[in-house]
Amino acid sequence: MERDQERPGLRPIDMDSNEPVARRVFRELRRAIVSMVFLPGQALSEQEVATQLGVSRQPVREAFIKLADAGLLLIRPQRGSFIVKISVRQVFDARFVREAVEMAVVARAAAEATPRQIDTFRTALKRQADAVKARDNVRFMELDEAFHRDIALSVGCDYAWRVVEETKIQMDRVRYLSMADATPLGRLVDQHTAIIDAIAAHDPDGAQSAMRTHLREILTSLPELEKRFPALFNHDVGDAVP
Amino acid sequence: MERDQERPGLRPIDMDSNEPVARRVFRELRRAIVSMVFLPGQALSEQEVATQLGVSRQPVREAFIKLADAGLLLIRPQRGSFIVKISVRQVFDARFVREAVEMAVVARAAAEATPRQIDTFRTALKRQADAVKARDNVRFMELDEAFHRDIALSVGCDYAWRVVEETKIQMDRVRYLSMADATPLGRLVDQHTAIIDAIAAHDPDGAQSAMRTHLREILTSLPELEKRFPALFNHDVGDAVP
DNA sequence: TCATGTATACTACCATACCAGTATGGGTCA
DNA sequence: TGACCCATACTGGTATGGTAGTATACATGA
Repeated sequence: MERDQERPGLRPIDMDSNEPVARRVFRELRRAIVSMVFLPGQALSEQEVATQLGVSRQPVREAFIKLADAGLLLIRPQRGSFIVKISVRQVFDARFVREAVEMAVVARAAAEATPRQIDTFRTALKRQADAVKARDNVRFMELDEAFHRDIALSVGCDYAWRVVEETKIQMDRVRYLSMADATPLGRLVDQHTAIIDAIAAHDPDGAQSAMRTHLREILTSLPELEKRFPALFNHDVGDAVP
Repeated sequence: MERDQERPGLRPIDMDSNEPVARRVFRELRRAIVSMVFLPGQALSEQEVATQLGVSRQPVREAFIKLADAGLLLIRPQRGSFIVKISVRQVFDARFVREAVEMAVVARAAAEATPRQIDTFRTALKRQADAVKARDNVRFMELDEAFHRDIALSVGCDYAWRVVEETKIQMDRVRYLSMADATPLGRLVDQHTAIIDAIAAHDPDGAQSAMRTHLREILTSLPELEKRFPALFNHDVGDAVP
């Protein structure tokens, strides 16, 4: 029964742009949801968001629909829209798909990567290690994302990466929560290194198993997070985005 | 410079339903596009579709946006919306992702499937063989879709199947084109049988390679189709949905 | 004949208005 | 006191109006 907290949390929309307003609203809302500005379970009103951002309801509505497709928002007609709680089941499902796709990608990378591309990957690993040393978690998350993306793009798997991007949204809030902790980032860099080593050795099987190990890392922190932040999680037995 | 052909091709929207109009419009348009009622390259206007279906422009617009996300429609602001041509590149990319996901699914199925589920699959195989005997291609396509879906759902891979569904849209128009031909449907049933045999033998590797072989079948007919229907294909060197 | 400027008829995007359905809170009555 | 009813204030879904930008046909001129 809490009152409005006077905590808009939404950055104003850049008006000097010819990019469609709806897309900018979508990006801003997604950012706010993934970074926990809007908490799971919280209601979000088209009208309210429109007023806060200084736009009409129309583009906000389009953004809402896209967020619902992405599984971040539950639109209940004539009732309201709500930030969906984190579902362990959905995180598992997303991770399953991501693992399948990225394993196929690294197998291709191991088969096709050029020495020049491998050099680029090794440079990226160095940057990641630097970020870890500097304890710059936000920077590391950006580099991590770029690392996976660049592997995919290097072998022309643009569409596969797009699928991964859509899929990993379900995992991003978990990553955000675990970022605050002193996650063992060094281990992640080691895992990345193992992946690149296998790619450099043109060893598809090795690259696949290294990637699998890496992507299962998220499972380790999930139970603890669920215990620490029970209000953010959906504990239903069976669910999905209806 | 062709005139309106007086070929609406759109079935009227069922008005006695409380399902959102926008969703029904989306489904109808997707059906029309995938079944080549609207040809690749053809322009589609919000206003025109709204008039034909007897609804307002608003739900049509929402359907357009979803079609654009699905990669079936290209919205060019202030210019118009166009059915995207079939892109060999996109078909390849979609097939790559689909193969990755479905291989992971069958591996799980081979590990977890119960005798009862395997019986169900064998029954499905019989029905497929019957459809082939009856030369009922449409029926076979439905059974084929259900076959892949049921394998995924049987091991709880609901989300993975959703991803496959979104991905395979790019391949559906190709399937529609090849359906008209006397495609060797019997071979597809054989491949399905091989998949189930491996699942029944609890042989993940065998199931994976059987699934891979099966999903690469589409590649065989693609070059010929591109030659026969050049106008339906996009021959650009590099592209994607912008 | 051909290049160029311009009027016009589109387009999708955004804003606004209206509608049907739902949650809620307060008042009424048993 | 408690169960019920209804007014009210929301919600999202749909319809419609207005605007900026683009393509095209056509007139104009060299």
